[in-house]
Amino acid sequence: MKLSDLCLGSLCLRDASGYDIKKLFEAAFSHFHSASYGSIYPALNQLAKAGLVEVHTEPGQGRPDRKVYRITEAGEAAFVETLGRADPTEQLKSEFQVLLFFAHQLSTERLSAILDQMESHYREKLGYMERIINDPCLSAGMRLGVEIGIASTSARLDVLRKHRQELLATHKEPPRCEPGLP
Amino acid sequence: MKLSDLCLGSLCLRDASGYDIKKLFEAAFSHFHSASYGSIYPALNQLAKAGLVEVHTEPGQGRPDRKVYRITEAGEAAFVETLGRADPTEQLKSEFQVLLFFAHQLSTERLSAILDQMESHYREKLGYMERIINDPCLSAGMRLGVEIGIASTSARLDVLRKHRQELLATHKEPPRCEPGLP
DNA sequence: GGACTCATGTAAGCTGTTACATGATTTC
DNA sequence: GAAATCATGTAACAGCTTACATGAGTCC
Repeated sequence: MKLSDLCLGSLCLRDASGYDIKKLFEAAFSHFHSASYGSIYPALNQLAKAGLVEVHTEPGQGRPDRKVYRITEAGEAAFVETLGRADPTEQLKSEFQVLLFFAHQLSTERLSAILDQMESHYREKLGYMERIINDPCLSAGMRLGVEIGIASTSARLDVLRKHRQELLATHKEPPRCEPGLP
Repeated sequence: MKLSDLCLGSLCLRDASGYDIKKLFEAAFSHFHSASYGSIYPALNQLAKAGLVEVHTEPGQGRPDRKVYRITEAGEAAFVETLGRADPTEQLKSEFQVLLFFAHQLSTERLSAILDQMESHYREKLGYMERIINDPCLSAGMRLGVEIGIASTSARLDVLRKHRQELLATHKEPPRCEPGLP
């Protein structure tokens, strides 16, 4: 599923401008997806060209004009079809895990700083998700999504806290042979 | 951190061919990174050109020849520097979460199938990680990485199992208003 | 006989990011 | 007066995947 599909999905919820959609990404999708203006605006233009959304320009009083997008029937049908075809994949790209994997090549101070940073990062994410999960507007599916995010992040935080001292104590012991080959 | 850095990291562990590195990715990095031959081979050539690795060709008896790469001192230094600069980021791209978010636009059968698929997918991942965590070769950092993977996956699986019936029962209730905007 | 493993590579293309360009208005 | 918010867009580039090309050996 590409970004234009997610934009289309956003427009199933309500009419919005590119700017609004960016906000929605940050507010509602941030724990499983991200997007920049540089891909949102071209995606919207492309959707309009394909007739999946309509545009009308709202003159901004004082502010810049807004181009507000509304999904068409064809657009809704296309999105439902996309949902029907997509298969539920998850891919993580974790620089943190890379650093852990090669931790024996790091200084103790650096490792300690990394662990600190991740702990506070997880805590922040957790705080955010715990705030939004009480939003009465969420559908059951959305709520489950956030719940999964909370459970997963909270579990990681626990492991980090539990093993932090131990890791720093035994630090600098390199792997004994070739790991990860069962 | 890009793929060539991870290749360099792999070669810190031992000499290897592109093919070997792909195997290592699948065996040891699979829970936090992925890579295809189409990026590994060019990365290795590029590292060789930069003098960060050396190559020698082992004639394969019967099999194709192997180009075995060994990291140089410059390569090791470069990798340590990369580790020093990288900041511990994590980004998830979850199609599953997208499907959950728009679950109210899915048929009940489809939703049920998706949940099944994810449950068995998580179970499989979990099984794999539980097998490799007992490998005595793992360094403390590597082990912590796998432990985080296990805790996180196991937490997600629990939430899925706990809320499956409930979600299917209340299915098709759309969000009441605009979600995710605190 | 078919499928899988071993083994390397290229070229085209997809998808996205970063940085730039612009500029008024509101908040501190 | 500085910084943030509102608002849209483009162009260059980065980074990776997919599909193709090749071919012998081994396992069932």
